[in-house]
Amino acid sequence: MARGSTRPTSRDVAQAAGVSQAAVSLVLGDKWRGRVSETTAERVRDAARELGYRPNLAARNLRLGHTRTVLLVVPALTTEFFAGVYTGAARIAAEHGFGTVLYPSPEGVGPARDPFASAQAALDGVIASSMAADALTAIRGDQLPLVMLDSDPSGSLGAATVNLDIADGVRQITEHLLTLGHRHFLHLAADVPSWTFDVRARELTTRLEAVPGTTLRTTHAPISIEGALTATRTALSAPGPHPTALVCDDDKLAAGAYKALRRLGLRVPDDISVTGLDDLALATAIDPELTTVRLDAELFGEHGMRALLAVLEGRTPDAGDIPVQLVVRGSTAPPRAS
Amino acid sequence: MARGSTRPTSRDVAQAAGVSQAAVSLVLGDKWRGRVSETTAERVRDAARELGYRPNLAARNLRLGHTRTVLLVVPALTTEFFAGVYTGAARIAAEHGFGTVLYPSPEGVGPARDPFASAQAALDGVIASSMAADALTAIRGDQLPLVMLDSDPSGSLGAATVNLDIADGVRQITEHLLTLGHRHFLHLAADVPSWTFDVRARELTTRLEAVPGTTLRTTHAPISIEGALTATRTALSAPGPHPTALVCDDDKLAAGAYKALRRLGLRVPDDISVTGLDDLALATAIDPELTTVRLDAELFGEHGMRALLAVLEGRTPDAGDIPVQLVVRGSTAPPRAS
DNA sequence: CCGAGTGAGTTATACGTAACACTTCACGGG
DNA sequence: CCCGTGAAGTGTTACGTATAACTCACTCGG
Repeated sequence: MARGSTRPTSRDVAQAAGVSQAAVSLVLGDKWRGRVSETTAERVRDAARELGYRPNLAARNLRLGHTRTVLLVVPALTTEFFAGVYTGAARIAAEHGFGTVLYPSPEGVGPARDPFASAQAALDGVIASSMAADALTAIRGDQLPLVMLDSDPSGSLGAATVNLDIADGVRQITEHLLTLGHRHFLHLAADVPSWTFDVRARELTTRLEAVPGTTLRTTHAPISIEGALTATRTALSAPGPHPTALVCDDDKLAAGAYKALRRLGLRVPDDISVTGLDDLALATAIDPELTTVRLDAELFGEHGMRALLAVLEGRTPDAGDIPVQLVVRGSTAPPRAS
Repeated sequence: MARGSTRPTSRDVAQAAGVSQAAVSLVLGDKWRGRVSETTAERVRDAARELGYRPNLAARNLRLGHTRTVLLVVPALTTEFFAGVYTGAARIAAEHGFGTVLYPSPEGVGPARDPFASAQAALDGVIASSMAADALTAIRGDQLPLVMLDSDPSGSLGAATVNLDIADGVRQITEHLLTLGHRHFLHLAADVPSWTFDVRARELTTRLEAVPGTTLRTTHAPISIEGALTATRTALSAPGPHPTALVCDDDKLAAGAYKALRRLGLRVPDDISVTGLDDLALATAIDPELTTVRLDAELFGEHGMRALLAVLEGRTPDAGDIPVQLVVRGSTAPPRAS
């Protein structure tokens, strides 16, 4: 917990295992073929695990004179295209034991700064999305300062959290639809275990329970246009009161729902209203333009970084969720008189 | 040029300036207030510039025990949302003298690997998109192995290039439209100076010049839905033979064009055929689905990395452009009999 | 019985930097 | 005349790792 106790070094491991530092280096570097006995190697590995030893990358890189790390410079991160480029490059790099680091020319920071300043080494702290929770086990291995994005404040192991006020966004959507006169809802939920999606479901449910005469059906789909398409189609053909409002967990799901509705011969918003969440470029590309909740991603990033800086300086990060805003467009309208 | 001559160290600078290594460290670290004379400091800076000295980050990090670098873990890079998060975070970090490095849990690489393995340090090489050319001046400062993506093979200063066969893609589009019977074309071009866009214009022009009776008009727009909208509207209201085919430089422009056409009361593909380029998710989200050329971004990334690995190992990278493929969807049809 | 060979380690060093502690010199006040 | 002081540096060390070179048994074939 205390950042004061410095990380264990290979010498600490050596002492714990009763061998020399060189032996530790040999064992952990897999260079001990005929140099160290199996039993000693095992003892070293145990000690390393025990102490939670992680080699100091700066020292290793200095010693070796290279880093097996590669930089990918891309114009910006806003395109799915370069996201794919990165994925492919990272895969091959990983297969060759190389790491990959991204340097997106930041759009708002002016001309590209020196990329190498960004690519220093190791880490002083971490900002992590709750959707990348699988990577967190490794992160907790070191005791790095950590900030979680959109994560359960009570379940983040003491890490600071920075959250968008998703609950309020869902509240705004629900209110908007209720005001328009809708009573029968279908919730197209993301098939991803994450606190940020749990919040949506919880908020929608509790709000509708307070209004007599409403119904709520829920269907789950992977976050993709195809996933949303099939899930929506199935859900709408189920028996029961026909939904007049389709609340989607995000814009991408809404885009998929559009396609499903089109194939079913339903018109948006005449036959059914649709809402999204995110306000991606996609939201205004589809027809009719999507009523959704605008999440200010950049602001989110800024708050996350500010929180991390606070942690690094020993201060307590500012609390308080980041406000979001309903954007009403053409995909919502009063239900037709039934 | 030769990678063999190792990079200059602070000691080399010291020798060139006739001072001790410590003095160099003081001067370059801006810690020489009353410790070194102005004239000596100047001499040191000159020597450093002369030799092209860049401090070894690994050594510095090892010495200082920290890196002023922060990691952002995101679920994937495929969302515009997290692109924004990164941008905001990077801006604030930069303002505080921190670098930022991205570790996207790679979708195709299985569960998140140890993020710290990816965040090593410094660089052995660089892969750069031609659209990020402004960052390249800094890159050329060091003599790092460099691979350029989608860049003019003859103008890349000897760096290896890996290109998608965009020319062939445009050829396929043009052929497709000509076969359908189109003769009057409008080219919605990206307002971005880059070789990859020049190729599109050149290919389209030369192909159409070979077919008597065709016309080609060109209009430029920034790559955004709004930009495409206004540009398309203006271009279509110009006098002359009315275009029956709208060739867009990428899918995003095509999405913008859709909106413009809708407002002008033109139906796709009945009144006008539209083509894109990229095959983003967007292409199948809009209605009708877009005829476009599929660029395999991951494959592109893989080739880029392979090329870089080849350079690093002293081999010559494989030549040859990466094939692309026309995907015919609902946005293209024969022109109506005029 | 002796030297070569091998298994199992250890010792020592270097990577490039930052910073602490030290030296040298000139000057000026008492 | 001498000591204190400040400017202008320099010598040295440590950061944590990987590895070349070395040591010290112990075995075994001739």
